[in-house]
Amino acid sequence: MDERADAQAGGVTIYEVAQRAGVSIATVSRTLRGTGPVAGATREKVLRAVEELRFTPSRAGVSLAEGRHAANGIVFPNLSGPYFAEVLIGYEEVTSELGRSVVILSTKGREPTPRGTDAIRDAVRELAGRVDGLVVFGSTVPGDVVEELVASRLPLVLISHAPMPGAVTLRSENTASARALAHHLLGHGHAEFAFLGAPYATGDDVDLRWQGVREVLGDAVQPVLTAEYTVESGYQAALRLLRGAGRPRAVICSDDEVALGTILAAEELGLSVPHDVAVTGWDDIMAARHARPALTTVRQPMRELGARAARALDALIAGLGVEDAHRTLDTELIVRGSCGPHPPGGH
Amino acid sequence: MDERADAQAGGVTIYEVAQRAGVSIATVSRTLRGTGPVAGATREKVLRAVEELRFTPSRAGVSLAEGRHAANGIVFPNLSGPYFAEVLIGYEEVTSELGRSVVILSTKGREPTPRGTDAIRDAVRELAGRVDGLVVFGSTVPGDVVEELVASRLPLVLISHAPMPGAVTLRSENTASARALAHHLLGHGHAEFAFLGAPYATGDDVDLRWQGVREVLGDAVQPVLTAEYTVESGYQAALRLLRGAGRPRAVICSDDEVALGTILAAEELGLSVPHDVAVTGWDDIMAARHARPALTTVRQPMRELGARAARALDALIAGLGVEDAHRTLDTELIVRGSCGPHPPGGH
DNA sequence: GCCGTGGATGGAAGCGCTTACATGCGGAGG
DNA sequence: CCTCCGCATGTAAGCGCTTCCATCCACGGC
Repeated sequence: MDERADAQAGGVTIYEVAQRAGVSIATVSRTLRGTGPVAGATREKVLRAVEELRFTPSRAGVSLAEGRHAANGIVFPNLSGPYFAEVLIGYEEVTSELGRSVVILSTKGREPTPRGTDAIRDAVRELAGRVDGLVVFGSTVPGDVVEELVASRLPLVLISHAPMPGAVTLRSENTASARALAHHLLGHGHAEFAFLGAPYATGDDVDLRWQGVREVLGDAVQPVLTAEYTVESGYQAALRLLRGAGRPRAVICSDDEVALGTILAAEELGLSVPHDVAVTGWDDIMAARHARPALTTVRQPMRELGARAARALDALIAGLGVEDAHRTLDTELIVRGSCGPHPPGGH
Repeated sequence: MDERADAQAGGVTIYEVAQRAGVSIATVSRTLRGTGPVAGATREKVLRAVEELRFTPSRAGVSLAEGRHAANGIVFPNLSGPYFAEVLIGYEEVTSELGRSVVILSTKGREPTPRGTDAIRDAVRELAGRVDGLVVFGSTVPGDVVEELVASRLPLVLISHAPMPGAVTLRSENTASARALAHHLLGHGHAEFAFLGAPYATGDDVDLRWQGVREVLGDAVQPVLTAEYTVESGYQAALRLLRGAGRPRAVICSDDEVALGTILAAEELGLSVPHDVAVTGWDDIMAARHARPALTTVRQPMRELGARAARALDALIAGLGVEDAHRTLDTELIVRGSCGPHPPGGH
């Protein structure tokens, strides 16, 4: 309040500071960045001027001169469910710890590339232009756009994407976990299964889960599509499925939200979970624990995924080699009530 | 693949395009931005060169020349629960629709300003330096930092913050909703109440809810603090509360996550919800609907909050006046099972 | 007492782009 | 046929900063 609030948005420049301190802009820059020697008295004068003028270096100026942005981007399909939010938490935390800003881009709502100038490509290009590196979730972005990014040599980390030269990839384990889950369900004595949320894209997480389930259960499991990975579309699909003739004994859902929708549908139809139908999810989101019955699911380390992506990206940007360019993180089977009764003392 | 992938990250400049097209950089710029006249043939040449070179204007260069960033920021405490994530969804959607990037900053983990150069202040300044406007959640940022932002004339929208000259503020209604909720609980015949998640800061959302509840229930309600607004700390606090002597008949929680924790605690203690103790939440997050019993809560329009903030900020940046500088959005009481039995046919 | 040396500082050239402003040109009007 | 006008284009001056390089100065060693 004692200072004149004349600090126009982006107003005061290094020249004004220099003039006020009676030095050259070079000296101001050196003082502020700690590059090069500056005499004690000079330093004082400069810092005082900076303080009085409330000087903050123009980000655009710095970026242009330095040739870098000190910002990293991340592209995800949406933030509706907890999944991407959790990954984002881990990513933001580490990235800002490393002194870089985080620019986000959700591809939700943009046209899924029919050919030609599409919105996603433009948005990703725009984003790529203002960051030093990018994290992109699996199938949020058309393949040719990913290739364009790789070709541009932009440091790139892909989450839940098949290994790819020119980029680091990172994902949670899927297939083995799916097999473990399937075996667990077999242990309950269930026989007919449905896999709800059948895969869209080959090689994405859900596809791999389906592969694993399929390996173990063979023809005893039928794939059933949901429109999206949301409670609502899980509910809709489950309603159809459970009302049908060959009602499965257990529904293995692609993710927790679809599973929650399934439980809702079962309830609506007067079916008891897990007595009439067992239900399992994937991810172990918060609601999984609070659902009744609590959801049996596969926990994947969402925050760690984000954190590791951030670190890998930083290494890439720094020009360091990344130890393991295509890493897979372990998951954990979380057995709760929704998959069937367990002996009270049992594990 | 047919093109040379020599596009170094941030490599090709407008000069190279100009040279290749045989024109000046001014013409290239005019062609790409659509400012000023360009002859058809020239336009063709330029566009072809742009295409062949995969030219994308350097963001830093553009920003510096234009004097703007084409990016907006948002500051929130964390992204753990669904609340801030939902607001962010609304914000991101509208902002990117308006052709601007979104830069995020979570204050989680940064020291809460003991005096002196603190991490939050620095992070916010850094953010402020790379955007054209900022949205800040209520009490994520120390008061003097907010004042600094206002003084800097940076377009600023505050969410869940008391009205303030120099900034637009936006929030959901709290007090009246709290009164309505309290009345509803009284209608169930409950008598002793606890308000779990007692306010930290005067004037923030939770404080206003507490005020409303207090107005109606008077001394029949006791405030009980939780460490954070999370399931875990709600659980811990509820455990203590419900195990104590003067166990309340109804627990009004500051938000849904605390309420979910409370339900967990009740279950752990062998108490039936709502028979032994009624529980209510706030926000209507996804898990509220899936909890058993389903949570009675106050729904607030989280996405709309974000969307409106984005639009207001855009108006501010454009220099337009904002119609209503201090707006309050309506909420809705969502009655489910956790507050007590309702007549089957009742509303 | 002179030169060498290194610390402190200023000058100035970019970084990549936008945009007045100047220039050049061809056609319409007289 | 000459002038005037307006479209198409180029020239160059920034935008705010970093940093290489040159300059200057004081001091210690000979």
